[in-house]
Amino acid sequence: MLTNRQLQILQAIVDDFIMFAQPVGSRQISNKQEITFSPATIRNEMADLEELGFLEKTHTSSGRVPSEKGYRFYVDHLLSPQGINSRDIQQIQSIFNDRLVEVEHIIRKSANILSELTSYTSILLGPDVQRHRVKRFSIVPLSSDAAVAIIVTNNGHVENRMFSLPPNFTASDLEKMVNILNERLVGESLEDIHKKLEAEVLTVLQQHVQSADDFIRSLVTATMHNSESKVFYGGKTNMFNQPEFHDLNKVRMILDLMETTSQVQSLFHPNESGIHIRIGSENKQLEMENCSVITTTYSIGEEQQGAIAIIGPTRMDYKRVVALLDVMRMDLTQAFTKNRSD
Amino acid sequence: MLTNRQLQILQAIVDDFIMFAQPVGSRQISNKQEITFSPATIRNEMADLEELGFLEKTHTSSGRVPSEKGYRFYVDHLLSPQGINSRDIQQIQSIFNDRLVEVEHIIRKSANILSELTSYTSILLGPDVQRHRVKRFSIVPLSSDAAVAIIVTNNGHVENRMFSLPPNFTASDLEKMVNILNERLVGESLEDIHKKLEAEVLTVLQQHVQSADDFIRSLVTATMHNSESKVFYGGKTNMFNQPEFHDLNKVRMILDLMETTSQVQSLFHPNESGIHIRIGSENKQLEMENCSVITTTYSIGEEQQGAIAIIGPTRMDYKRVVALLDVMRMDLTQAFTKNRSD
DNA sequence: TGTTAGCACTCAACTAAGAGGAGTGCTAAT
DNA sequence: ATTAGCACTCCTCTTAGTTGAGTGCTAACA
Repeated sequence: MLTNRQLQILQAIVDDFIMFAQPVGSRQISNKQEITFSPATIRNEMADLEELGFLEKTHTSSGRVPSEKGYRFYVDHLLSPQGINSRDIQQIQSIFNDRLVEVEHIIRKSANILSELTSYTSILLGPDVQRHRVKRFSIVPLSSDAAVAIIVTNNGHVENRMFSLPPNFTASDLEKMVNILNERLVGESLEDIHKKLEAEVLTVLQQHVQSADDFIRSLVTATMHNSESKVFYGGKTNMFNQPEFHDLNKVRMILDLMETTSQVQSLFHPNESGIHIRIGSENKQLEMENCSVITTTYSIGEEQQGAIAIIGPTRMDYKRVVALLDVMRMDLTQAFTKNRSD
Repeated sequence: MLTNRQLQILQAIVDDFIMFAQPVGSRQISNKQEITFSPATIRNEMADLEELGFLEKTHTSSGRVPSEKGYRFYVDHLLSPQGINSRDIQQIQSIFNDRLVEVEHIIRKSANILSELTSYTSILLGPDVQRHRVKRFSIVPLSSDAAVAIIVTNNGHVENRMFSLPPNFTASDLEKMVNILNERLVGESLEDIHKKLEAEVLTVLQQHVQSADDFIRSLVTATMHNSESKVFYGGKTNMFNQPEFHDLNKVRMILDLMETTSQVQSLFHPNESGIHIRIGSENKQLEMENCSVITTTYSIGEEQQGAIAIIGPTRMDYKRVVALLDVMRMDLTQAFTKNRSD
């Protein structure tokens, strides 16, 4: 167990390093107001903290830098909850000022404001489209051999897909089809309709319409393809500001990672509420070994869920980001639940 | 006017610099097979070419580097058309292998392949949605006070927008409205329907439906808002490979520029056919002073147009990129005109 | 007269050596 | 238990010197 003094010193070191990105020396700590001991005492404690694995040196005679274990301890035990500036709150509120109706716009704007306020990179996941329920299904023929299938969901999301019509497909065939699909599928969630389409609906359709088989197949792939939730980015190039990312290769790897949907998805903890922090190599991705990721979720309506991630250096201002995410999560949840019926 | 020998030397220098990104010296040129003069002769010619503004030195005793004027001359007069590798052609063809129906997928894939083949950044503009014609108009109510308006265009593009319903709006009101809109707007291009909506349709609607005014207004903004063509990127981080972009700030500025839609739009030459090359400061953007942009357009169906841009360093492999763009343009145009009726 | 060999000169890039300074660990005094 | 003092480490910056690629110019050559 750490002594009180060790806690105090560890905290001071991490705070200082987060602020200045420079190895911190004993003198610098002892100069702080809240610290009353001499540099020598601090050096002794530092040596102990290093032995315990909370601190590291960059070379024999350098100041100390928090290790990953040090950050982890800091985050778990030394992170006094902090209120945020009223100016920041105001700026967050401004997202909801213009009475935007569409979920997408609000989320996009949130991503930008979050990256601005934190000066890190933000990633916001929109609602999981798979959980939306079908409100209306329709097909618009474009020519003799092509048509667009459109699914409108209860949240106002519109999913659409072109497909080719089998030859000799008549308008009345199409109409029948649409009717059957609407009868059977309205109210189902998108993730369920795959099964339903193949299981029930296919047989029914085959009774009424020729060559429905092909059609259903393309419909299934259509609804499956766009399955991932939409992703919004803010401040993609913000890490260029961080001194630890003055290395082109690191930045590149992270930017590339952010273009890969599967990688981005795996940054999040789906279905876990609260705020999660992953520090350095706690991230599964090698590219992120110098980054920390703070994630949380927010609700959209009754059933839907979105997620937020902030990506910064391990030397991230955890206190501030956590506070901001907390406000953001609540505001988004509130905005999306009030005034939103089914 | 330049002598034959000067042309030959200028070409050799530009080619060499494009290849190795190093100032090129007289010796290096004279070693080339096609060059028969001694280094001393070349030095004399180089001095002349420098005086004429086609070459520059990085310092008094360095080799020569092409100036912007040099590149311009090279591009205008020394760019012998070049066939491309059959392997490259094959890779481009692979875009069209899987019988993708949707324009969007083909373009997305094209962006990736182009950036891969060039190792620069590619930007592809999809069809200009404004020129699409309305195929069907429909409205799907979500709740008592919200609905989604959907416009399907002749190309299978689907534009949609949520809006709030005025109170006391009945289902039959909605139906009337949709009918009127379809009667009046089908066949019009999206850019025309703004005017039409406000001019003709509004008055007709007002006769049949109460509080149509608000509705039309949100409809107008809906169709206007999403007006820009979709943009697809390939190889956003490819410039990290180029030695001239080892400067973080340059890269950052360009990446930021690419996030700004208006800036991206202004990279293109709309409505001009052929291949256009802008070198360094010929670009309007300050951020692009070290870049060259090569653009061209392709047709989508009879009326639509898309555009392609490749962004690289001024020391770009113009020959190859021009050749690739030419193939790409033709292949895309072909893919989008055959099998596509109205 | 056009071309080329030779040579002095320039300057970036690298290496080596030394000074300065921030910081440590240890010891001894308080 | 704390801290002042001091020797020591090692990064960082500066300076000086060396190397080598490349130039411009002049004079010789075909």
